[in-house]
Amino acid sequence: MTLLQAWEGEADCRNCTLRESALFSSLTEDDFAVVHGQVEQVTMSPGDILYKIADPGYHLFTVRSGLVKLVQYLPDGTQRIVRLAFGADVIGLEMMVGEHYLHEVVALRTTELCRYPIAAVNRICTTNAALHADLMSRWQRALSEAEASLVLLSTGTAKRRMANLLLRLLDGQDSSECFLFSREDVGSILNMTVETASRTLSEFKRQGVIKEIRNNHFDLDVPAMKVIATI
Amino acid sequence: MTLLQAWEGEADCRNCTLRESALFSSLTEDDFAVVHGQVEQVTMSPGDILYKIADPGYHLFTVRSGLVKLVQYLPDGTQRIVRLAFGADVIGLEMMVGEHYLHEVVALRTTELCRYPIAAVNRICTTNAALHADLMSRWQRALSEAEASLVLLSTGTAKRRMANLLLRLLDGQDSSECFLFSREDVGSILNMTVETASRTLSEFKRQGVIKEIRNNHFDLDVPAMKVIATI
DNA sequence: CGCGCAATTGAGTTTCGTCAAAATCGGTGG
DNA sequence: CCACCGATTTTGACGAAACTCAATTGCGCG
Repeated sequence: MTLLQAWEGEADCRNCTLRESALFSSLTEDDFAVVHGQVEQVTMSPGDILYKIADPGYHLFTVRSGLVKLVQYLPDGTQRIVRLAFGADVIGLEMMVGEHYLHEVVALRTTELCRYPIAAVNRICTTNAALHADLMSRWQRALSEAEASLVLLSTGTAKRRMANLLLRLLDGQDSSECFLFSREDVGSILNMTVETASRTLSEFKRQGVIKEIRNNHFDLDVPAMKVIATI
Repeated sequence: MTLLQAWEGEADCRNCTLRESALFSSLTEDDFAVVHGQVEQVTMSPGDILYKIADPGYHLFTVRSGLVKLVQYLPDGTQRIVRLAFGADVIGLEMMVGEHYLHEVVALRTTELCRYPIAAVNRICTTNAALHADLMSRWQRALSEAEASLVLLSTGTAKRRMANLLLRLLDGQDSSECFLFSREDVGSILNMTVETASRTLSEFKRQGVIKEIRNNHFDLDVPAMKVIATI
């Protein structure tokens, strides 16, 4: 299934709730006018594929709400989730400097995105230093994310990695609740089998450091979890 | 030891062997004249530290020869190598958009670098679109590297990860020789103990897929190694 | 030559993966 | 509303892989 929900047409950028943090937050009114008409909104359901590896494409995306996974494949076909994107994360940046997308992007929840044409971004980029700076920040953010994944989610025991994932998925700054996805995806992020993922969560429940409020929705004992994350 | 070998003074950029692939390869003569006087060469011995995490700094670096590791630390103090840099890799890019370095950078072999002032790069960046594009490519390259590390060096069994590391360290395109560093650093890249690293290499020797030519210098049976890397 | 550090090897334990079975969930249709 | 189905999740038993601790070997260097 590469088909998405229908494009929802022109976006209302001026009233965008992400206006401050989204790409283009630093544009002048003139520059903004150039892209504005070319921005479109996309809505994805869980499991929908935004694009695949090596797809040609002409768009950048900003995640408005929801959560997507960025997947790469090993030579033998097993998949590995290399990044999660949410908040105001930008995905598809590699198209600014290359010919193809480098990931497969799949929605893990209902997800809304904005779609920008690369050509327009590139055009503005040549004259607008602020956008340039903004793009560099986005790149650095993606890089920091990838490295954090490496350090937090790929180092240590299964329990430790799981604790770091749960902490990272906390809804807000001072929330203690988080929403988890399938065990298979958990395994693909943390480099473990679905059985180990399941067993680890069960043990957390038994220890009382997580409580399942409703399906796949957990309430964490954050301090305890932070301890586990550093053992 | 944060002390480096003495700065070796002004670089001879015009005759640089990396001229084509180094940062600034796309500069005009005028722009080039601006930075030229500000570029300096650095030489590091194995174990020397270029900079530490959270160090303030005003420089980007290009690796001219040798090999450095980029290290991050877990809350409990254990270290993890998040990237290796060599060839014409640029390090310290995060200083273009932030206040501090995000890694500790340590030489694994005798290493030569060029040092550019961030301020000069930023200045040229505002007028020179080619440099802009070049910088974005560097960022994307670093990101691809980080993700390749995740997929190749952090997925699968110890043997598989080791095989991928050895293949990645091959001297040249069609060389079968590679130079390895300490078992502790190997363990820090592949997320395994020094004992497992040592045992894995010993098994490779017994199987005949690697031969130790001289200390830590191996000749690989590349096809066999590629098979191991995909099992 | 001997010292110190890194690397290797061995033995025992823990963790994790594999395979298989049972339980749970979500959706569908009677 | 409930029974049934497939898919996902959980649990159990076993074996393989990797870690820990400890002892030994090998290497570089004074």
